[in-house]
Amino acid sequence: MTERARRKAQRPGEILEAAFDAFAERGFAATRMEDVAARAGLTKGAIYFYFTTKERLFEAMVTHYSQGILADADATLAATLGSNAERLKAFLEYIYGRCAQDRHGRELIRFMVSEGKSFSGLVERYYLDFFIPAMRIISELLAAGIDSGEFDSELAQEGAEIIIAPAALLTLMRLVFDQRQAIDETAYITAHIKFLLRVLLTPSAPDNTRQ
Amino acid sequence: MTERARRKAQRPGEILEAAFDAFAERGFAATRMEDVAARAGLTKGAIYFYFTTKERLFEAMVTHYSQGILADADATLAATLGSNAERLKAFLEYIYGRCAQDRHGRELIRFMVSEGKSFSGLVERYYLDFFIPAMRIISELLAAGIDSGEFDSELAQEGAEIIIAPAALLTLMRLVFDQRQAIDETAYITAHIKFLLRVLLTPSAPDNTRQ
Amino acid sequence: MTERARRKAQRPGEILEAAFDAFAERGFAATRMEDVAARAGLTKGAIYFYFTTKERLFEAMVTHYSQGILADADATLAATLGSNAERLKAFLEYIYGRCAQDRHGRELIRFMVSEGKSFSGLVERYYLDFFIPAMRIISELLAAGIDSGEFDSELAQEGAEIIIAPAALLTLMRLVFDQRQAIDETAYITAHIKFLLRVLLTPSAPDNTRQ
Amino acid sequence: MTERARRKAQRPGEILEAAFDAFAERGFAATRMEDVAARAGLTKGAIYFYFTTKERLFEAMVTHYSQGILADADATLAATLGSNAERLKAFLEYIYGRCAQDRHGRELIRFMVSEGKSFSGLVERYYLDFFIPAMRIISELLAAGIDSGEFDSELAQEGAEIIIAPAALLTLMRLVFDQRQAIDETAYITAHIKFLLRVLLTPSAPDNTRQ
DNA sequence: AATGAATGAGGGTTCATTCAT
DNA sequence: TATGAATGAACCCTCATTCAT
Repeated sequence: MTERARRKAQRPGEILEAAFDAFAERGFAATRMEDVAARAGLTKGAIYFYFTTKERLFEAMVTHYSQGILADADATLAATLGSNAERLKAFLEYIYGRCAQDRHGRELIRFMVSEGKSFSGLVERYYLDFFIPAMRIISELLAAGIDSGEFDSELAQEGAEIIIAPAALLTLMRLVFDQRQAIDETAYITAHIKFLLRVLLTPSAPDNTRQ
Repeated sequence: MTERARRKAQRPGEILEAAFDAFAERGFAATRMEDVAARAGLTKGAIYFYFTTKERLFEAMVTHYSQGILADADATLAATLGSNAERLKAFLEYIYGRCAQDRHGRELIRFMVSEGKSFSGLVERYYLDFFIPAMRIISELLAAGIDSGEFDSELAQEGAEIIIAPAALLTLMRLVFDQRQAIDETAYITAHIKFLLRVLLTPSAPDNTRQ
Repeated sequence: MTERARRKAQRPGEILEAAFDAFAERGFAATRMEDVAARAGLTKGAIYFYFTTKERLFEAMVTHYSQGILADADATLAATLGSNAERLKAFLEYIYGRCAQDRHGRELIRFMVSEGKSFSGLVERYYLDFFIPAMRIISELLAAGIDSGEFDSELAQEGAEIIIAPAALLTLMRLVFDQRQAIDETAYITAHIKFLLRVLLTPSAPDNTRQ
Repeated sequence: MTERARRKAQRPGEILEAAFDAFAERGFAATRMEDVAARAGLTKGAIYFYFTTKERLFEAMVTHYSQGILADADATLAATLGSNAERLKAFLEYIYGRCAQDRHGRELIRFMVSEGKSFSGLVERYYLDFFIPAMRIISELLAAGIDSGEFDSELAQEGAEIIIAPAALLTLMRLVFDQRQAIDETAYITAHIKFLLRVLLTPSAPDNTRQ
């Protein structure tokens, strides 16, 4: 494969990357195709060779960076054997990593907030392919923990949403307050998980998670 | 005061209202001054009599709808005497009302997410005048509860952020999934508070909140 | 009425005039809105205050310059009393004036030829409101002449199209060969009418037209 | 000659054909090189191997389809021996066939009308190589008919233009009204020629044409 | 105070043309 | 020969902003 051919095959990905950066920085409407092109080392017109409109470029970019979110979640769980508490902890850490800490995942959420009204198809997909399954996974982990007597049945039956909520707050804080360093991220995550497990685990059960 | 004078005095407010609706619907960049003007029953040019640029109009609008958030919080607390649990509950309900349920408060958060990078002054103010004080209030309520023996000292010392996080999740869900009705809002809020208090309240202490 | 108001009222007409000149010179596709604007003494954007798209501007222009073609034809006939030969002559002269000699009428035909495929509504109207009625008028004049014994019945029953055809040829020649001065226009028209009447008029009938 | 070589030799012709179709459909300015290429089964860039610019392609296409118009006219006349009336009739039928009925000839006239201003060289050639000679041929036929006593001298000395005009009208109608089927073409042509000969032929002379 | 005509600076998109392969 | 990626110059249209009235 020649240098040129190699370059060509990478172009769409490079443009998507450039688009991500540009759109994340200024939002859909305020981003110019020329911004995207310049970041990709191309001229305006060249983008249209790969994407027919600005809207499609945006959609393709969001789709691209949404790939594998759920598959990775499943993989995370599959790789984590152990108590339900350990599995829950691993999953929450995955969510933190994917939604709050990973720049791509985080900005994807910004796109949902800012551009969701204009791109309802993307929101729909985010909802069905990611949000709902993630909630279901947590619910199942809680149910399994209750069944096994690991979790306090009364407390663990609360909604999965309440349980991952701190990840949402952290995401929102990073999206909005960003450089203001409002919080010690690692400490926050640790505290969340510690707090959660202390609450969920039945008093009698030995706490066998490595915190 | 003549009808005309009354009208005149109300104009800025009407424009701000129109601006809120318009910007909330399409975002800053995609909203045209004409959209705002039409909603306010005016023509484009007239807006410029009250606001010098689109940016200032946006800032004035955000400022307008940010008024009194903290004052209302203090008033809420001042109006709620009773146990720390009750005061915490009242404050959380205030936060839910103001951030998730109230359209203005909720869209303000959308503005922070979407336009924060271009209007860092607004973010700064939101942070200093609202976020930090709100966190401090919660911390103080927790500390007071620990001091009085009402709250379990080990659990209650966790961050205020973790405690209000479910409000952030609900806000985010309403901002993004909106009409998809992903959740029973009232039940969610009740569950959150019930869960929280069950965890915080020391087992021996009588639960004296009306849930 | 102030100077400004007077100007404003004339604007649409001025723009239509400018559009006519510009489109006639370069065709629809090759004409830039800026060309039209410059000719009208405006800037690009101002045109859009009056016409929403280039297509609509074109249509409005064609419509504008099509106004009254048929009304004028009727008026011409109404104003011409006398023998059917005289009325036919007057009508033919009107057609020459309107289609071949008048710049507007002639260019309208160029537009039909060049842009007709993209603006079939305009062609439809040209056909129904102008071509068909004009043919009918000629047919009626011929029939009346035959009835009155003025025209030779065998020759005069030929199609109206054949009779006005020389006007079409002259139009085409002016549209295409233009400055090449291929023909003495006045002589041509005179020759056409003289030839036609000599053929139509029954030998016995006195030729009572003033040629 | 290999298949490949045969293909190669045909390429320019195929492109010209594609160009004719494309330009006829949308006009010069609105036709994209890619349209032409697609019709020729090639890609954009390949056209440039044969034609340096869009303008040259257009010119080459017009030139190509103008080939032989006059030669064919001469051939038609050479093949038609007989009275001047018969020769005139044959020539008129040739003109009808070539200008009104043949799609190529007709669209060539559309090109003259639409694009003539930008391609004055083509118009010049059309004028000198086709229009003028055709008019001369008719004039000569008329003169010959007068000389031989076949045509009425007074009527036949009118311009050749008036005599072929109906062909121009029919062309124009087909170019503009196209599918609207405004006219029975064959009947129209027959009527024209019949009318013309009835007028031209001296009353005493026997009408020896087959109509 | 308010209007609405006008400006002018873009920004999305198209397309003739080039050129390495 | 032919391809197709890329360029760059336009061009249509939008819109924040101005200003005479």
